[in-house]
Amino acid sequence: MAATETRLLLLGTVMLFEPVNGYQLRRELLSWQVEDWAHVNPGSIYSGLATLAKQGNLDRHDLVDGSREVAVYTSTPLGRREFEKLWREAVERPDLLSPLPFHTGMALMPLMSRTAVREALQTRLANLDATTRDQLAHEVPAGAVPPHVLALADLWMGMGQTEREWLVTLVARVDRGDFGLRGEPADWQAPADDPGWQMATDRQRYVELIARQR
Amino acid sequence: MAATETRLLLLGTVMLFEPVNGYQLRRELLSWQVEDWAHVNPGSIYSGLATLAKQGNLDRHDLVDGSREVAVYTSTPLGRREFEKLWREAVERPDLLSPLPFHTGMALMPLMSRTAVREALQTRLANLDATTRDQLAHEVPAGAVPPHVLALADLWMGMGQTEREWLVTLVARVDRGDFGLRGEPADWQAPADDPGWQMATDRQRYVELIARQR
DNA sequence: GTCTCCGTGTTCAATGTTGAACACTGGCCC
DNA sequence: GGGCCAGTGTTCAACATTGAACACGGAGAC
Repeated sequence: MAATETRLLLLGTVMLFEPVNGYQLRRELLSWQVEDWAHVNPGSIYSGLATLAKQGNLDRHDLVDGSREVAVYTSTPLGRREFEKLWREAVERPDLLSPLPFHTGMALMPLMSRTAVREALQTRLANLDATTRDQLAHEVPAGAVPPHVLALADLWMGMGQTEREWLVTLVARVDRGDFGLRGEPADWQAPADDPGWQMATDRQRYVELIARQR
Repeated sequence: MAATETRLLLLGTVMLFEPVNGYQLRRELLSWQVEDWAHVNPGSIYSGLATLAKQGNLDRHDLVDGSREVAVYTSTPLGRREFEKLWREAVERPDLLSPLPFHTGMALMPLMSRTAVREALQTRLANLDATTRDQLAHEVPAGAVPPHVLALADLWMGMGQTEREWLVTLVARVDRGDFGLRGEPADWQAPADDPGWQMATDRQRYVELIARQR
């Protein structure tokens, strides 16, 4: 998980449950449906809390609870202001173009053969359907989940549907022979001001240097 | 960017342009429309390449190019197999539920007041529209971008549209008084087997301990 | 010639993330 | 009581990421 996301999540969760210790946060984060999307490791929680405390966003209390020492955290006024700022940023910035593995995969598609691309896209389609089906079957036994999180599930459904339709047309294009994939002539040339062109000459030189210097 | 994504991107880009040095990769990655979603810092490129070389996925050639020393990379058979594996994973695994900042924001919505939530969602809507408008205006002067990347842009458009519709209904729900936000009675209680309940008693004890031990 | 500036190519210390592993408690069974 | 196991609470070394900063060469201005 990215640094800012972790900060936001930890700060917010502490505010929801304070005073609270690291293990409780971990348990809670695992139990929310959050488990699926917020991949938070124990290590991140403890070091994140330590950082937030060092910055004055949280107060750390080392309590003696029975026979044990526990580190318990509460939020500070500074931390609550910081939370509002982070929250606003997270909500206001659209994350349409966030770097998803799939985008990277698409960009590198020409390195794979047509049959491999076709197969992988089909598998993605199947997995997508499986995920949305699980979502439906699994999460609807509601009462287990607060309403604002249920609303998120609707978004995921819609996104799944949209991607599904797009994927189907993409597979059709692949079948039809679109795109220059591996072992086929390229279907596209970069414009002359593209750095790809500058690269071509260096590349040739490097090939020769490697051959000579071996 | 996540570790696996960086590996995939570097490995693939090296395969596209090999033999190639770190700076060329950086230039290329910045130039692709990739600039928007693949936030790759110079540091990540060089250390990523070093790691891949150490693992035997790339070969590093220290060439003397004129008066300069350059580190130039080529892919190995092992690296090409690794690429195929990573590529398949990236494409086949749906990333519907990847942890986006917005999801975290939604989950923590009850910590914000109704007016703050309303404002932030409106801003998101405006930013979303701005992004898709830019996309349309900016990217369509095509010929600048290979077809398989243009296809990705279609996906983004669709996603943007889907999210837009969902956001509009969400704002309507917020206006209508749905959800228990800050300063309002909660609209939901966790079921009794939820760890949230276990937490309540610890919490009370912690409050007292803090008061006493200060 | 030398000054300045930009492009090229890379390093590095600070910071963050990962997840396995540790240490302790209490409950249960025999 | 002793052995075992599950739950609680945390640490830590290995690894990855960040981005500012360094080093160098060539091209143009004067």
